[in-house]
Amino acid sequence: MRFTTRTEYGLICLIYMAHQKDGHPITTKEIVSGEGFSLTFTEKILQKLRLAKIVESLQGNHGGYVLARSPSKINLREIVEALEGHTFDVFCEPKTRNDIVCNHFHLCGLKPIWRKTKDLLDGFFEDITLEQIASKNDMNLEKSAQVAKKALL
Amino acid sequence: MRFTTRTEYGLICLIYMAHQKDGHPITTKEIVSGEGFSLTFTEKILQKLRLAKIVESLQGNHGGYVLARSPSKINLREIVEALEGHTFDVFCEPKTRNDIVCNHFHLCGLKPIWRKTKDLLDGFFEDITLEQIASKNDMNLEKSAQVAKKALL
DNA sequence: ACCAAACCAGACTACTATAGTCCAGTTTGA
DNA sequence: TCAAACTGGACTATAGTAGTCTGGTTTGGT
Repeated sequence: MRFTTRTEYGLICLIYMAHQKDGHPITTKEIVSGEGFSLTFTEKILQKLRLAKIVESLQGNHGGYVLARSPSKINLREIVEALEGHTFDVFCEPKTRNDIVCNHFHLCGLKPIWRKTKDLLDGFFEDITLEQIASKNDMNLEKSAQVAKKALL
Repeated sequence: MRFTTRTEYGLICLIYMAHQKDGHPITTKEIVSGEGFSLTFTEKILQKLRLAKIVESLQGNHGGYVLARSPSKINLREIVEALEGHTFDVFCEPKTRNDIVCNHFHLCGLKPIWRKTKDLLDGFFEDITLEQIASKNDMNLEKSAQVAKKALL
C-alpha cells in the first residue's frame, strides 16, 4: 500500500509555499525547476489543491500560488484527501469496488478492521500540520500517534 | 490508498480454513464455489500464503489447504505482508521508486512521517489475529490500536 | 492597446500493476 | 490407473497512474 506521486509532489509544492516569505506567491515553474517535476503534471496537482481550498492561485503576470491558510491550520489528512481522494479506502463497504459488494457482513470480521484502520490513519494525519512538515525538526510524531490512538477509544 | 483484492480474497480463504473442523483441509474449489472467486486466481493467492508459511497444502486426491498454525498464532500483519509485500511502502527512501530517490532528506520532514505511518499500521495489524478476524464478534480493536500506539513511544 | 507571464482545462497517450486466464504438469488416495 | 487436487509459468485484458499536448483565459507592466 502506498500513496501516489501526486501526494508526494503535492506535499513538496506545499512545503515550497510554506517556505515563501510574507505570502509571496510561488510559480509552478519555480517549483518545477527546483524539483525536476513535469510542469503540466505539477499544474494538475496544484489545481487539485486549489479546488480543495488548500492553496489559492493568483492569475496573470506575476501570479502564482499561495497557501489559503497558515501552515499551522493545514493538516496532512486534508492534503491526502485532496490528492488521493481518501486516506484509506474501506472496501467491502456497499457502493465501493464498483458494486461488487462483500456478502460477508454477518460472516466475517473484516469490515470493522478496515474501518478502524481508516480511523487510525485519519486521526494520525489530522494531527500533523503543514507547519510541522515544513519545519522538519522535532515533529513529535509520537504525540500525533498518541492522539490518533486516543480518538479510537 | 487501499489493499488489493488479493488481500481481500486471501483473508476470506483464511477465514474459511479457520472455520474448518479438526484441521480438515479445504479445497480451492470449495472456497471458490462459496465465494464466486476465480479458481486460478485463488490458487495463486493460496500459493503466496503457502510460500509465506501461513498455510500448508496437501497434494493429491482429497488434498487441500490447512492453516500452518493455530489462528491465534497468525496475525494480520504477516498476512498482509505475504499478499501485498508490505503494509505501507515508505517511499522517498533510497532504493524504492525505481531509483528515483528523494533529494530532500535534509530539507523536508516527509520521510519520518511515512516511517511512523508504517510503524503505526504494522503495530496495529500485528496485534490482530486470524482468530479474532474469523470469530468476528467482540474483537476489541480498541485494544489493538492501543498496543499499536504504545509501541510508537 | 498590447504582450508576455502565468494560471486553467480538457482531451489524449504511455506505462505499469492488478486481476485475471490458460495450459501443461505433479502428487496422491481409492 | 484414474481422477481429484495442488503447482507453476507464460500469457492477456483492464484500469489507474503518470504523464503530454494544445488551446485557451487572466493580469501586470509598458
